[in-house]
Amino acid sequence: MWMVGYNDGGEDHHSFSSGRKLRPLIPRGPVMSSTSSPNNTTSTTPPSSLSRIHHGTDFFSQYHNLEQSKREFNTSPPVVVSSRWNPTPEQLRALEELYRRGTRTPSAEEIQHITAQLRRFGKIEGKNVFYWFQNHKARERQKRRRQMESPAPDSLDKEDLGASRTVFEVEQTKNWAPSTNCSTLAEGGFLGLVLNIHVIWGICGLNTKSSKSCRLLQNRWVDPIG
Amino acid sequence: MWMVGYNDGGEDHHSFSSGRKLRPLIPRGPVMSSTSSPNNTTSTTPPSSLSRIHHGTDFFSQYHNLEQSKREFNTSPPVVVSSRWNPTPEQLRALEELYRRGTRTPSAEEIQHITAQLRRFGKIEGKNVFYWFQNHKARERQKRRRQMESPAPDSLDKEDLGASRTVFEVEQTKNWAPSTNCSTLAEGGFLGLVLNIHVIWGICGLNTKSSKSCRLLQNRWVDPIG
DNA sequence: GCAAATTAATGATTTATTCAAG
DNA sequence: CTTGAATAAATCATTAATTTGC
Repeated sequence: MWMVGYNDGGEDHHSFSSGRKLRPLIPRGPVMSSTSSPNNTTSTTPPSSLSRIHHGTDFFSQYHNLEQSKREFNTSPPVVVSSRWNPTPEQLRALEELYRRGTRTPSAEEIQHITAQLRRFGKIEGKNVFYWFQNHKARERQKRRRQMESPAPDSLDKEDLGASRTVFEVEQTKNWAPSTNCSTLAEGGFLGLVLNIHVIWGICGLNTKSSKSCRLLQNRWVDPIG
Repeated sequence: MWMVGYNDGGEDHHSFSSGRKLRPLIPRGPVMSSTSSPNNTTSTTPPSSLSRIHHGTDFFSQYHNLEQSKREFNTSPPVVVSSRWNPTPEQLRALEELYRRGTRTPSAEEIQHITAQLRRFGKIEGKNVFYWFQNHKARERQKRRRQMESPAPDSLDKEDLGASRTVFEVEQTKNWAPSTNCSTLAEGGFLGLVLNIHVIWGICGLNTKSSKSCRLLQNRWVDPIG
């Protein structure tokens, strides 16, 4: 899957028992939502917000934490060597950070350099770096584009999104059914719009994006019609 | 009306001396907890919420049960109006259900619609819905991320090696300019190496564009010297 | 039991990025 | 290269939960 970067989709908080990889403990979980129900008995960590991203310190060293060597040479006999590169978390974070800082199409030298550096964290070749940037760039763009055209159902698993999407629409439409006289006419005439949207939503949910009467400005919500 | 812009007067609470950026804000006197101290809390919206009671068969109606009206008008004279929205249980459940069903970044229309519907359960504004989804999405993601915390992403399949670019060019190097006398020395000799490389990289990245020892052919990476 | 003190959640704002159009 | 739109990340600030001392 590879889900690089941000991808809010596919949350799906059903308990999946997740019996796959075991991770001993969370290396660092400073803030927010330790678990849903605190009910703590012993005084835990203070909520002081931390989690700062150190911009500007040494670049690679920060990705050098505990858990590199255990990828392909810790399993005893059946050393399952993957045929293709699989970035270690450190490598991945480093690459993402480079990307974030502006690297898009590194030159041959840059690639060599990056590769050399990231080798500290595991096997890696120049082509891996090269392809990573190529792919990452393309996928970021792709993601953006998809977001632009269909803002509504932007998650729901990346699996056969076509089918899921359809189902989603139907569900939505159904559930958002008119509800008839939804009272609260405070906004005058707004009700009609609401009802329309009920219908339209399901249909146009894919390509409607316009918003005239209300909009987001500067990351702020601006209510329609003052 | 939610106080756009900044206040003019200085007046910052000097609780922590640390040189953080000051944020002009409302005076914000002594932090009082909940009720009992009507000090002043920028009482914005009037307490005129008249929750409507309506039964329907649509999505929202199911969250309609007993306990709306008791939020802001049971205390007699000092109607302590909360300064921020606090979702009623019905509103919250509805929002969560929408989220669960896939709504992540509702469009302006969707927000308007949701808001209109949820108003049945109590005071609510478009921005509340907007912020709720923004926060919820972010925090779910955060939670996820904390859980995983470097799960070794697997596979990098489906390269889109299709559209090929023959020549592999340099286009950005600026980010690697030496500059930064990476002050934050902390680690031992290892850091030295990294710092050196930083410098070297910056220099090379800027000055050398030619690539003799490594090159790209047909959109493929070819490592230098066998 | 209760109310101050403390801690956890979470609503609301601000800041940074990203892509791409001009 | 600059700028606008969109939104994610980070942060601030307030409210709810809870702990705690009486």
